[in-house]
Amino acid sequence: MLSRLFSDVLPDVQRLAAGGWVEDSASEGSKTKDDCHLREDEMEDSETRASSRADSEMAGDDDDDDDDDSLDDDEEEGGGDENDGDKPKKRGPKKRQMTPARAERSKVRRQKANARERTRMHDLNSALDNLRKVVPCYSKTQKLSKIETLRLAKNYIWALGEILRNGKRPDVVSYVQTLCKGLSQPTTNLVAGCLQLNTRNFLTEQCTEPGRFHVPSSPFAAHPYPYPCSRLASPHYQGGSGGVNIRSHAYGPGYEAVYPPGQDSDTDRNYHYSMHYSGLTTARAPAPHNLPFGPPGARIGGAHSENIPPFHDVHTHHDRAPPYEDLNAFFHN
DNA sequence: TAGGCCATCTGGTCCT
DNA sequence: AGGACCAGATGGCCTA
Repeated sequence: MLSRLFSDVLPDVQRLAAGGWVEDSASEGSKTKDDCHLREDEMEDSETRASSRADSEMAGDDDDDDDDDSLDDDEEEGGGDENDGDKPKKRGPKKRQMTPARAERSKVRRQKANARERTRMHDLNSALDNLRKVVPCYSKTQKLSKIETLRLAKNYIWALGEILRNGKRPDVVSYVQTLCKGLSQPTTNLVAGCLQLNTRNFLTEQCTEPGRFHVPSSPFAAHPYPYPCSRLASPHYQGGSGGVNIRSHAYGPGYEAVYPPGQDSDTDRNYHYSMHYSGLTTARAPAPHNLPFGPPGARIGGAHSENIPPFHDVHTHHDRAPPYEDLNAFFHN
């Protein structure tokens, strides 16, 4: 299922990458543990390990019947009949004895297949890296896991689709909650933290315009997905220009809600988040059930937890990807 | 130390 | 036949 989903996403990602506006993953990928996991020198080790494993398996391997070699046939006939003994004869093609020549060919074939598989997975991971860059909240040092990247991408696509369908701006809470559907706590915190800071910046930049911003006071109306998003609960609310409190809109634990057909809960809300921001925080595992921002009296959008590393390397893609300028313009209108 | 995440190997299946 | 794709197995690394 997951791989199917990714297969669907992959062509789009590659198209995006081909468009030239997505940074070359190789330049950054080589800096990470994961992406440099198998360097050239390690490739040899890998192949050696593969070969040794293949050798050990082939020592008892008699299932390789697709390697037809007329030179080996004579030996195989003789060798195959010797120890039939008590065993019932099997139907189908005779199993062939693994001669050194066939073992070598089999080994080479396996190594080639392994190399192809490695390349394929590297391509897949490269595409996934590109996908990480176009979903909200991107960090060079704290990559989203594969599954979280796919989930976030799905939510993001859904959220953008909703924007297009409705032609109106959802509020930041709706947006964040939509993005975070089904995400893990750390990822939820990361995404929510990113957008919270966006909110902070946006509010800071625009606060000279009275009445422009509206922090929803009513509970967040509904979820488009039939599964809970209680992770956004936060014990602190900071209304007005101080920031957006997620809890005031959050469901209780385990709450589930679904849009009634044709009903949109967000049509009258305004956006409160910005697509631009200069600094962000992230934490791989912040305190459970608490977002890494916004305690009462705290600096708006600031993350003061000691557990939260600096955000210098965390970005939403919006401040990097030219195609999103139009989207930004839409948000800021 | 358990659990999550990941890279890799491997054999099976499908397609060209 | 060979390549692509897939899923299971395995082991390493990291973090709580």
